[in-house]
Amino acid sequence: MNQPIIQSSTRADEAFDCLQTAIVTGELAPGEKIGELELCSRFELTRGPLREALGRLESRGLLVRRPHAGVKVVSVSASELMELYRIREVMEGLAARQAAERMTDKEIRDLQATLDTHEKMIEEAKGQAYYQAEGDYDFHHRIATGSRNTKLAQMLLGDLYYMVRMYRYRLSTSAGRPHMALGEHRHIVEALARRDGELAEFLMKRHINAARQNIEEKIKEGVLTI
Amino acid sequence: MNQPIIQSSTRADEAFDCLQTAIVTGELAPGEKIGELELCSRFELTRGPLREALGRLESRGLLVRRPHAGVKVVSVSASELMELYRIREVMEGLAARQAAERMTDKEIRDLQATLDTHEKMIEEAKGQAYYQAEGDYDFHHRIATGSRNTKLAQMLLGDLYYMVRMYRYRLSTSAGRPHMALGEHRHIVEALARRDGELAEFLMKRHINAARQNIEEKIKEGVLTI
DNA sequence: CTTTTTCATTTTGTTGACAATCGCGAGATG
DNA sequence: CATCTCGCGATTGTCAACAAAATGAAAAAG
Repeated sequence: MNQPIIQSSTRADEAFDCLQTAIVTGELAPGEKIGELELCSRFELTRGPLREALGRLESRGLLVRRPHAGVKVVSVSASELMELYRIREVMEGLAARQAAERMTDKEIRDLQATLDTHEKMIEEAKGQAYYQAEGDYDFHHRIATGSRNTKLAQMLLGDLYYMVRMYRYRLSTSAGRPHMALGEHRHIVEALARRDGELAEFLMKRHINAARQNIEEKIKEGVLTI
Repeated sequence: MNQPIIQSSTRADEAFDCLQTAIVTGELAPGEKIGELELCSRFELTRGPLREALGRLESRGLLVRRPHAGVKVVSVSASELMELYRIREVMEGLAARQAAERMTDKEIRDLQATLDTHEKMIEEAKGQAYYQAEGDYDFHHRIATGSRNTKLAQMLLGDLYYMVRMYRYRLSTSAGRPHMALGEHRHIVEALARRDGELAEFLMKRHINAARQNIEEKIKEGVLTI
């Protein structure tokens, strides 16, 4: 019946996952031109499945490919990163509104429990930006799936988050404002618990907007360089 | 300049385009199981490029693929189609807001001229729902690109519109309310010309919401069956 | 000395054959 | 007679060789 899901059943899926994480973690730098044969030797696979994976990655916007000229990792400028946050703002706002209407009580309780865990992680491991970023990712992930909007979740989880995470790893500062973000998260969950979709949408949009402004400031200060 | 070259430079791109239009036009019905060899003979290409195209289509959500079991065209339920419109509402609202800030004066004038053309087409060819639908598509297309938000335009044009158009073809009724939609379009362009982003966003959201309710009603009446 | 053109190497795109896996039907058994 | 199992056929996944195109360097011309 249920087999260990860890093993991707096809080599192309395997390649896709490897490439995706390699891009997100920065193992493959943005703008870097990558040859197919090099990737083959690095990930121990042949060009057939690799090309299939490259096609998927390109379709998701993580790679750009010019015919006969090879593929290179997409390089997102600072302004484009800001545009990404604008998209997140409206899409996650919608997700929050629909999540308020559709998440089960148990899911909301679990989400609250998750926030407690996050709080402890922030207190205990100050500066451990990585885990804090993962906690933030987990929060938004749950709301996206909680919206019960298949396509919305697919677009958020499949496209936008990977791009944002890509820069999270690189900038390492992550949100940079753990306690503030946690408070905003709690506020949003409260709205969810009250089934107040409008408020949840408003708070989520403000939350993401704040994160965007935070990054924008740091970029202007020169603390972050993209 | 960039001339929209019809001939895709690579066979995989060709296959991708063919498959995509075949799915959108209903030549390949939703839920239909399709064999690779069958597709190869139908579109005159070999399995390598085909598989690459299938991967891209799957990544875009137009196909679902189970390992070793073949691919089938995605079938979207009525409720999922409604969810698609919810996403369009927020994303195109954002697009309209940014377009109001960023479109050139010439682009806006061209858009107004396009609406004049649409008006004539509606008057002359009553019932020619197809062209009217294409006009509507053109309108939204221009605003999406006019937002100057690369990723936003990519998501709208690459993902959502193809899914919506897929059902436009199938339902054939298109928006079903040509004159009303045209008036709303004019209203939106006015907001763009005044550089009133907030108003443009509001009007666009209301416009798409109206289209959604229109379809929803017809589905409830049993006029449309999905 | 700069620019252009040509050519060779490298890399991508494509092809057809090979291997693994699944679905389905026939047969056997309770 | 129903159900379970086994095996065959068909389809998908994978591989390695072939062909085409582009990048880069070297040479020739202005």
